Amino acid sequence: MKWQEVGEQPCSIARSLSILGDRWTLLILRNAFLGMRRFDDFQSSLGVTRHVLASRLKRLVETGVFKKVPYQDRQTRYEYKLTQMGRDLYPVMLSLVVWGDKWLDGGKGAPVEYLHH
Amino acid sequence: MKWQEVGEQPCSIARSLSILGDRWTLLILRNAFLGMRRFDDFQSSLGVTRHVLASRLKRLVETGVFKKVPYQDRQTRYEYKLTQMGRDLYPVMLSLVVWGDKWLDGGKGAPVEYLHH
DNA sequence: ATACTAGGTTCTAAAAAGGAACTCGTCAAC
DNA sequence: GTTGACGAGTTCCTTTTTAGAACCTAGTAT
Repeated sequence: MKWQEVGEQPCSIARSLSILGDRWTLLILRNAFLGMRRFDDFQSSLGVTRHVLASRLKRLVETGVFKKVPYQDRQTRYEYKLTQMGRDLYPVMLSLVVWGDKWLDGGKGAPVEYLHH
Repeated sequence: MKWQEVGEQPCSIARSLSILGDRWTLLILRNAFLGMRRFDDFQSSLGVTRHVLASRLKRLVETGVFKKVPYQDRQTRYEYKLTQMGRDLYPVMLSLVVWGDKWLDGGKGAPVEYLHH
């Protein structure tokens, strides 16, 4: 089976992962939860290639996790904002933080620690 | 930045995703939560290639999410069982089910629905 | 005129995934 | 005692994805 067909399965986890399960996608969303909105900010903070980032953002907009909102009048520039669907991923982020904290910490605290307040 | 370097970041989400964030990994874990333990069962139920499956299982054993347990004496055969570290991923599974149910359902119920009791 | 900015697209090379066949050791059947 | 099946992989080859860098485009500031 190809990865592309995973989303067609009658399973909520499979369908979720067909949107979220590619490399970088959940890290992009982590940064969105931390307030990030612009292409170049995502790119430079994550170090992901521009090509991959463009492709991930396109899919996340298509599926409704992000919406593209213009933030300039003179020149059309967009920023990527979480929709309600996107904000509803908060528990996913949280559960990943909690698990990583417990099992992978290695002694050093994590900058996104404050995601769980 | 390469995906392999993601795990070195001082962020619990990044470290979690360096283990869980590859294609198929969370689907393998979903099946493990449903009681699955053997190589060929994972392979045929998911449709993932044997090559990819072997590589994912190897990493999950190395990181401590699964442990390999012999289940036959005469011939050495192993099955993959969740460790405590693996069982602690339950909230991650749960949050993915809940999100998928809410936003991606498409009207049909999901077989793994009973993961959230 | 020139350079800078934001948000991409295009190009090539390297890495990973898809698919099928093959190995290896044990066992049961013929 | 050769044949065939089972379980858990490994190997080989082709197709997709990713990494990395350069390039494009429209508006803005110098």
